Parts: sequence; structure tokens; C-alpha cells
Amino acid sequence: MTDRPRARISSRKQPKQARSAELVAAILDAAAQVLAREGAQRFTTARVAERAGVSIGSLYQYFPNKAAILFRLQSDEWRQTTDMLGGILADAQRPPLERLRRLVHAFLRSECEEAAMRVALHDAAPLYRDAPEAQAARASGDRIVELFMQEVLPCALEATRALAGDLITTTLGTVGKQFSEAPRSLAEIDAYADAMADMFCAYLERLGFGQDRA
Amino acid sequence: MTDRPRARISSRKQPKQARSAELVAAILDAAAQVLAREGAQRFTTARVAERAGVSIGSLYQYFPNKAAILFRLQSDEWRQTTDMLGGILADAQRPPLERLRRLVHAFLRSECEEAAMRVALHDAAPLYRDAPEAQAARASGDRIVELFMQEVLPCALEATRALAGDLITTTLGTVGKQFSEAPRSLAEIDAYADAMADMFCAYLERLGFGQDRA
DNA sequence: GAAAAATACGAGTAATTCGTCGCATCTGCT
DNA sequence: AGCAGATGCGACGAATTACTCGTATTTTTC
Repeated sequence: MTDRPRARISSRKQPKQARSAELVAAILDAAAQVLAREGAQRFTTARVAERAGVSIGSLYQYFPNKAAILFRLQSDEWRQTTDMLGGILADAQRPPLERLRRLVHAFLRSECEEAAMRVALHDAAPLYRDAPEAQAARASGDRIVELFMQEVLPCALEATRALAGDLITTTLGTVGKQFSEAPRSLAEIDAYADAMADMFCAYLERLGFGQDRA
Repeated sequence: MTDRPRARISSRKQPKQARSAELVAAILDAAAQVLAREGAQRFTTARVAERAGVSIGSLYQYFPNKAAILFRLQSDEWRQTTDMLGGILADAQRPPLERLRRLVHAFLRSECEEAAMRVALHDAAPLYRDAPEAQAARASGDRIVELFMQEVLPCALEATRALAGDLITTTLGTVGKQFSEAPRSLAEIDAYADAMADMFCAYLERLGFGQDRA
């Protein structure tokens, strides 16, 4: 049906000298600022270049188009988040459900940092969402949760486990996304995170966590 | 910080003759089609007018701007959905948790109808999201769930109940939103809805549903 | 130090889009 | 029929935006 704007997102040229690496960093920094202060609608390559103190031509030497800048921001964000969450789930000292609770807390807190920028980045999602690179990034996050699910629900059917993992991942992600849209105090965030963790734990326990004797 | 484009969204003029009422209907119909076929990015007043077989000037006689058309579509959608969900929750014949399960099923199914249009409407959300009318529409949906929560958790603290209601509402809404982005078979939808209902029920039962003797 | 390669620049182009305004047409009413 | 208000029209103005290309500058290499 629709011919989505299939954006080429891979980088146009790799910076080889030090100054160009700085330039790319300046652009990304400026992009985050423009996104936060002006919103997705007013996010333009010209504004980013101006804020970065760089000419528009230089910008286009390292990013093939506007979507590539946005995708790069989102991509960096994702890598950072998945690393953090992976670290929390891997902590074998603590019981699994406590790790899950810590994960929920950490995720919601991180979603509320730089909230304005995140909201705008989500608003701009249509510009980079359909790129193949974006789906790959998501998949790596899913795998982390899948491993955890195998630990928590070893006896469940594969299909059940996959569905539960998908549900938890999706809930966390989408609720977190909406969560950043309204400013909240730290106490509110923690209360919400506890409620969400309660919900996940109640669900997992009902699904069979704790009944290891087969 | 940001100067959001505070859109005036209330209607410019009420249609008084039959032909103008038809014109408005034609515009809304065309708007839904343009949204579904072209996506939010290519949703323009000119395209809507053309598809409706109406001049651009006529369009602007009944809608003050582009955002108003989008908001109207979303608003109609919301009213329809809340009516349906309210009907399901009000059915006093069935036990509460079964009603909740039916609600989840109905909601996810409805989210998958006209999925392309819904996705585009969500993409365009930044254009109408901040309008005061939009928040009022959301609130009416929240009240329905709140009544249900009072029935299900009469003994819980007010704060707990409100938080749980918020969590369930938000989860349903945001997961549903993402859900419409990928096409699914009816069986997949039902399986997902069952998992989500399981999660909600496990949560509510743990919170105290079923322990009425104080 | 000079040639070559990499980097930086920014005016300019082509396209798109929102919304207005003056004028034509239609409808209901007396 | 004839009038007034409602409705319908679409060319046009003003603004914005993504991106290119020829040229100038800096860095590296030999």
C-alpha cells in the first residue's frame, strides 16, 4: 500500500581525522539539544548545524540525511539502556524477581532523564522506525529478556515463555515511553515502578515461577 | 522551554445546511483514507480536500487547521472505544475479572482494525496532543476504569487503587498502540490478549481481590 | 615545501505546505 | 422572482525545508 520513506541511514563517510570526529560529536550533541528545546517538528538539519557551530554542508558529509541523525541518537540511547539492563539481570547474587524489580526501577528512572529529548525522539520515530538497523537494535534487547525468562520459567512451554517475555518487554517499553511525557517526582517514579514490578511478579509467579520440582 | 504549537482545535463554524454536513462527513472520511494510505507525514489539507472532492477553501471553513481534523478523528475514535469498554465493564451478570478479560480482548481487537490509520494517527499525535480538549477526552476513559477498580478492590487504600488503575489503563493503551504497528492474525491477538488479561488478573488478585472479609 | 587528500563552507535550488481572500454559486424564504 | 445569508471555490502568498555543489581551507604525505 503505502510507500514509506525508506531512509538510507548508514553513515556517509567515516571521520578519519581528529577534527572530523569532534565535528560529528558536536553535531550529535547539538541534535540532542535542538530536539529537547525545539521539539521534533522543528528539528531541522539547518538548526542542528547552526547550534553545533558547523556548516550545513559539513553535516551532510557525515550524515546522509536527517533521519540518520535521529537514528544515531536513538541507537546510542538503546545501546546504553540495554547494557544497563543486561547488567542488572546478570547479577547472579540476587534472586530473579528482585533483579526484575530493580530493572523496572532503573528503566523508568532512565526514561525520565532528559525527558524532553526522549519525547521528541519518539515523536520523530516515524522517520527512522522502518529502517532495518532499527529492528536489529530492538532484537538485541529482546534477547536479554528471553534469557532471563528461561531462568525464571524453565518448565513453561516455549510458546508461553516467549509470549510472557514479549508482553513484559513491550509493557516496559511502551509504558516507559508514555511515562516520560509528564514530569514526575522521584517518589512517583518509584511508586509506579513498584506497582509495575508487582504486576510482573504476580504474573510470573502464577505462570509457574517457584515450582521447580517437575 | 519549548513553544509548542498550541493549536486552536475547536470548530470554526457549525454546518447549518444538509450539504455542509455532508461535506464535513466527506472530509473526515477522506482524512481517514489519506492517513491510512499516505501516512502521517504526507497527510496534508490539500490531499484531504482533493480526495474528498472538495475545495481547500471549503475545508478551512469547517476546520480551523490541519490539527483540528486529526483531533476530530482521534476524538471520534476515543468516544467509540470508551463507549464499548464502558458497556463491557458495566455488564453486572459476569464476574469482574471475566469482564476485564473481555475488555482486554475487545480493546486489542479494535486496535488492530484499520491499523494503518491508527498508526498514522499516533504518528501525528504531536500535532494535537497538547490541546486541552485531548486531555479531557482521556480523563473520561480513566473514570470508567476507576469505577471498576472500586468494585474490584473495595478494601484497598485509595492511593493503591488509583495507582493500579493508572497502571492498567496505561498498559492497555500503550501496548495496544504498539500492537497495531505489526499485522497479526486473530489467533495471535487473542493469545496476546489472554496473556495480558492473565497478568492483570494475577496482579489484582494479589492486591486483594477476593478477600472481602475485612 | 609542494602535491594530494581530507575536511569545511554556505549560497542556492527545487519542492512542499499551510492557510487566506475575493468572488462565484446555491438555498431557503417571502 | 428576488434577496440575504450560507456555502463553495481555487489561485496565490509567504514560509519552510532537505539537500547539493563548486570552492576554499586545513591536514597529511612524500
